[in-house]
Order: sequence, then structure tokens, then C-alpha cells
Amino acid sequence: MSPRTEQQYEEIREEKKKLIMDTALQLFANEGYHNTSIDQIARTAGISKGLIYNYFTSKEQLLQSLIFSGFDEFAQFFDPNRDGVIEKEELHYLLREMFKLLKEKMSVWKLYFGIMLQPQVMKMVEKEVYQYALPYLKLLVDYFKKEGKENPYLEARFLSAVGDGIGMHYITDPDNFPLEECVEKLIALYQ
Amino acid sequence: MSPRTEQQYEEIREEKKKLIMDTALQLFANEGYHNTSIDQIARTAGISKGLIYNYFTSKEQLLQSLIFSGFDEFAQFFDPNRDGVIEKEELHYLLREMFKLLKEKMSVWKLYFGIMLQPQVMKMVEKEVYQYALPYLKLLVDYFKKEGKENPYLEARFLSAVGDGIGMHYITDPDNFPLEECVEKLIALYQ
Amino acid sequence: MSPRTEQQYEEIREEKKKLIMDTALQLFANEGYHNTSIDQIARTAGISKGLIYNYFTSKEQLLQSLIFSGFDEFAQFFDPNRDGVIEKEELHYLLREMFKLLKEKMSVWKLYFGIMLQPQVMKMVEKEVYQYALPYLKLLVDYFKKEGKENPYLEARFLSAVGDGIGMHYITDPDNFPLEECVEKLIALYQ
Amino acid sequence: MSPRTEQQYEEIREEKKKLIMDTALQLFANEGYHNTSIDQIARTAGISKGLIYNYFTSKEQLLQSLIFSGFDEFAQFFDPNRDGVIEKEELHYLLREMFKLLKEKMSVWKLYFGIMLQPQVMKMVEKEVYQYALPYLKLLVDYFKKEGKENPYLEARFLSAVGDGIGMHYITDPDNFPLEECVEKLIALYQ
DNA sequence: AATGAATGAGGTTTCATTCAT
DNA sequence: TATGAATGAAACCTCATTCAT
Repeated sequence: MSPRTEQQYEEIREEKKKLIMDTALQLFANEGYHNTSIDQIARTAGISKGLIYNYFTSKEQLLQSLIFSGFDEFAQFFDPNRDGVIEKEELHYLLREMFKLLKEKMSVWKLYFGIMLQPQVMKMVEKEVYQYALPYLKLLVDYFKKEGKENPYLEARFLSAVGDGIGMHYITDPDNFPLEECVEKLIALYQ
Repeated sequence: MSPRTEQQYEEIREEKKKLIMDTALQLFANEGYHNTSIDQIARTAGISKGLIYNYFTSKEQLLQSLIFSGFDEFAQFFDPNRDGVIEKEELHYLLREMFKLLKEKMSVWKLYFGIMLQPQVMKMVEKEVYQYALPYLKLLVDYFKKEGKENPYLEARFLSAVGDGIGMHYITDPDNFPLEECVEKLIALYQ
Repeated sequence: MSPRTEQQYEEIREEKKKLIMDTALQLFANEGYHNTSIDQIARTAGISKGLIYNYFTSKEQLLQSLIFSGFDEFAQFFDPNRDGVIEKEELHYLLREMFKLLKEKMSVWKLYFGIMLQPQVMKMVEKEVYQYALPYLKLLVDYFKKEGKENPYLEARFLSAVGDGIGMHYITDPDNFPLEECVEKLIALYQ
Repeated sequence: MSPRTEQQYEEIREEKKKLIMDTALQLFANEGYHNTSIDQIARTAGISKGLIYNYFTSKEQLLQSLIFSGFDEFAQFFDPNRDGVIEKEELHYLLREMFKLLKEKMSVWKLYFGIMLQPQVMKMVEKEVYQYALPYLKLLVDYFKKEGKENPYLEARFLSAVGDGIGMHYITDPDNFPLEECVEKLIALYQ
């Protein structure tokens, strides 16, 4: 009966929010956004449907939160805004680490790829995606410029595309796709 | 005795089926499968909802038909079963032609990519997808074997992944993505 | 190209009508009225949906026709209006013949029983059913009156009910229900 | 933490479920299963369509629930598994009580008879029906065996059929059918 | 903060019936 | 007479969201 402190409440809130997001991420990634009902999320998380609406205003906003949270987590690992330039070794390191992260957090990436190709979902987050992606693209452009490439923008977009292709194939067929070897092949292109 | 000849009926059927499929393809590709209702397809095509069910047993089967029809169309262009082996020049030609086709038939590919990453939709067509994809993979494996590569399977999967990555990025951002240059860069890797 | 005579047309009409009714009877009896579609009847009969509407104005009217036709067929066997009175031997004979007919034309009776218990279908044919049933009831009432029974109406309704009960159980479980013995037991009650 | 106690929820659920089942029973019995829409049930019960699906997974399952619930209610009155044997007086008592129940709960029986004769509905519940019916049949068989009848099984099936016949005729024409007298006539056969 | 009963809009699907040919 | 493509009303069902408690 003792009233909880403001901080205790805050902790509960954070915990519950995380629980909901984790559950939703797994389900969205594995079953698909449209094939996952709020009810299913609630049941899987062991909470009530209503509670989800205490933390998220809608299913759509829950999805957005997941996407942005995924981006944030990613950004924490690879902050493209540190000093602005990277060396060749750093690029290799970044690529390897990225794909390591991909492997560890496959759900996020499943969701990410699934979402990116879903037209109407894409529209929802389009603007923010570009906001997030731009600094990384710029980082690459700068790198290739520094490397003396003729068309750094082209190089950057090519690398991004290739990276996503490898990621996508791994996500689609994680059991057979030779991820590590492909990554090394990719890195080898940028010696 | 029959008021229209068998052939007349056949023509009507072919025409209507095509109309429905074309309409559905555009809508599925641009709005997403789940965000396109049968009613919307019917209205767009200028027909009744019921008629769609004269031609397809369900929305799902309509989607399947679209996917397989897309595959078939693709397969008509690039039959991997011709003689079984391709030369370097043929590979280059194939890659260029494929991406030309990608550009022309963007809707199909939007659908294809969207589908591949949608877990529950993928399940629907998984088996067939592999049936279709296998000969192409084999073609590439054989090519790289002939080229004396150490790990032809790896090479084949790498190329597929890279190709899909480029395709995906083009589809996602057709206005800005430098498709032709990327394709040439890709081809340059296989000189 | 030779024009058919009026009579030939009439023959065709009769033939087709019979075909439709026979098909519908089988399907209605075995699958249920509501579970049988006009399309299914047409396909089973090897004709077109439209043709059915040349002979019957609606599915409901087709059902009515079947019911009345069943009654008529039945009435041809057992005309209750002959001389108005029957002897004990005639009653026994009638009962045995009725159940023989039941066995032979199970479909009609399946339909009949199914229909009688379907409220809204019953409403459709209620009036006619009574018209048909009344003479038979009267025949029985007269018989029991002649036999000196205290309450002939009660006797008549009892016998009808018992007869229908046996019929119903036979129809529901034709493989196990001991029809002949039950009929003999029934007849034994009216020695 | 929960705003209503578990018990409160349970009460609400029981009440609503009963409301839905009562409403559906009346409508199914009087209008027929196929002629009663979920919407009609909802409107009659003064609730939303959706709510019905909180309690029953489908219209079919609602029907099943009704049938089994009817059986259960019936079984509570006449448990055939008590001691296994009944005396003549008990048989008379049972028959009288059964038909009293029939009169009181005509809806259930209307449904029951309607269902038994509807081919595809029967299939749904066939197995369970036999499970329910078997003990009663056995009770009768045992009774007639004890009474020294030559063919107890025949006697049991005959009595069941006759009973159903009387029930059916009463249900079909409750205003005119002389139920009590018929029941007494029936009982008189088993002195 | 938390529950889950309740809603209702909207989706897919069925099918009796029409009608141009 | 005969066809079957086409319609559209109405059915079943789902599910995001609300809200009293």
C-alpha cells in the first residue's frame, strides 16, 4: 500500500514498454506486421490489450517506435558523426561489425527489410529513414572521395545496395547463406 | 446452341483475367498486398467484386498467380535451361538485360521483393520460389566453376545477393538510384 | 436445321426438367438445401445455370416443385380417395408398401423429413402439406372409427407419428436401423 | 490491480454467453440455422456482432455449443448411468418426464430435430450425437433384456423411433397434436 | 497502471439471379 | 433453347480501438 515513488513508476513504465516492444518485434518480424494482432502481442507478453494503448497510441505507432528504436540501437554502435572521416581499416571494421550485428539481431533486420519493401509502411517512415540514412551515406561518400574515386556518390550507393543485398539474402535463408564469406568478399572489393 | 462460341468465351475469360491481374499487380505493388482490398481491385478494374472470384478462388491465390506469372515471364526471357553453360559475354548480357527488365516491369519486382520479406506470404510460395530460383543458381555455379573459381557456390550466392541488393535499392528509390552505373560496376567485377 | 415439331420441343422440355429435378433432389437430400448451390446442380446435371431458370423461377420454387412432385408420386401409389374406406388387410398392405417405397426412394424422404423440420422451409409449403396430408389422415380416422376405436383422431395421429418416427430413424441410420422388423412390430399393433 | 475481480469478469462472461445462446437457440429453432444470421442474433440480443465472436469461434461452433448444451441439460434430468437398470415404473416415469421436458423446452427439440435431418449439419455433430445417444439406447436394451424380450435391441430402437416420431409431430404441430394422449398410448404399449 | 468486455468498420467470400448473346 | 460472364446483396469473420471499472 505504500505509494511508489515517482522513480519506481518510471521504472515500471520503462520495463513494460520494453516488454511490449520486444514482444512486438519478435512477432512482427516472424509473422509479419499485418498478421500480428494487438491481442496476440498482449497474450504473448502476458499483459492486457488495453495496456498496450497506455504506451502506444496505435499499432502503427508501435511499429514506428520499433523501427526508430532499431535505428537508434544501430546508431549507438556506429555513430557516423564522430569525426566525419574514416580510414580503410575502419571501413572494414564497420562492415564486419555491421554484419555481426545483423546476425545477432536478425529480428530487427527482418522487420527492417520487410518494412522497407512494404509500400504503405515505407510511406509512414520514409522521411525519418532518410534522416537516419543520410549521415551514413555521407560518411561513405566522404570516404570514397578521400580514396580518390571518380564518382564517390555512385560508390557509396553501390556499397549500400550490395550490403543490403547480402543482408537480405542472409535474412531470407540464414541456414544456407554463406554470410561470413560474402562479407569477406565484399571487403576484399575495398582494399 | 451456345450463344457465344467456346472461343468467344475463352477470349472474354483471358481478357478479364488479364485485367484483374494487371490491376491487382499495380495495387499490390504500390499499396501493398494487405492494404489492397478485393473491393479496391474490383473498383479500379471497373468490375464487381464477385467477378474476381470467378477467376481466382481467393485473394491469396490471386497473389500466387501474380508471382508465378511474374516468374514465368522472367523465365521466358532468361531460360537457364538452354544449353546449360554460359560464356562471360553472355553473363554480362544477361545481367544488363535483367536490369533492363527490372526497370520496365518495376511493379512485378516491387511485388517480388515485398513478398520475399513478408514472412507469412513467403511461406505460401516458398517451395515454388526455390523451384524457380534453383536453375538460375545452378547456371551461375556452373559458370563460376568453368571460370575456375575456388568456391563457385559462394560466388553464385554473392552475385545473386548483390544483384538483388541493387534491384531492391532501385525499386525503393527509382528516381535517385544510379541503376545503370551500378550495373556496369557490377559487371566490371566479373571481367 | 430442320425445325423441330412442337411435340419434340415439349419432349425436350420435359426431359430437361426431369433431369434438373432429379439432380436437385439428390443434392438437396444428401448435402442439404442450403448447402447446394444452383451452380452445383447445373454442373452435376451437365447444363448451365441459366437453363435452370428457364424451368424454375427460383431455387425456392425448385424446392417446392420437388416436394410437390414427391407428394404426387406418393399419391399415385396410395390414393386415399378411392372408395374412402379401407379394411384391416389393406392397412397392413399400405404400411408395408409405404415403407418399401421409403426404402426405394430414400432421397425424397430425406428431403421431406429435412424440410419438414426446417422452420422457414415449412412455412413455404405448409398449406400444401396440409392439403396433401389431410385425406390420408381422414382415411385413418375413418378406419379407426370403423374399427370402433374410442378416439379415432388420436389413433390416426398416433399412427402417423409412429410411422414418421420409424421412417426418420431409418433415414438417419439406414445401415443399422432394423426397418422391416420395426414395420412388422408396428403392424402387429393394429391386428 | 485488476479493475474488476476475476469473479466479476466470470459473471459477465457467463451472463453474456447465456444471452447469446438463448437468443441463438430461439432464432435457430424458429427461423432455421441457415436463415439466421449472426447479425440477426446480435441485434436480437442487443449486442454487437463482434461480441459473439468473443464467445464462440464461429457460427458453427455456436450451433454445436447449443446442441451439446441441450444434451447436457437433458442428461442432467435423465442420467442413464445411475445404476444401469430401470424398472417398468421407472420407464413410464422417464417417458412422461421426457415429453414434459419436450413441451417445456420446445426450442431445443425443434433445433435437435431440425439438425438431425440436415445432412451437412448432422455431419458436424454426428460423432458426439452417437456418444450421447448410446447410453440411452443401452439402458433401453438392458431394460428389454430384463423384461425377457426376444430381441431387446429391436425393441429399444423401436421405442426410440416411436418416441422421436411423437416428439417430431408435436413440434411440427404443437397446437393440434394430442401429445399427452399419445404419450399415454405409448406407455400403454409397455405395460 | 491495468483489465478485458465491447464495439463497429471493414475485410473476404458466397451465391441466387440476370442478361447479352 | 441455352450459355456462362457478370452482378451485388448479404453472409461470416477479424481486429484495432475504446472505456467502464
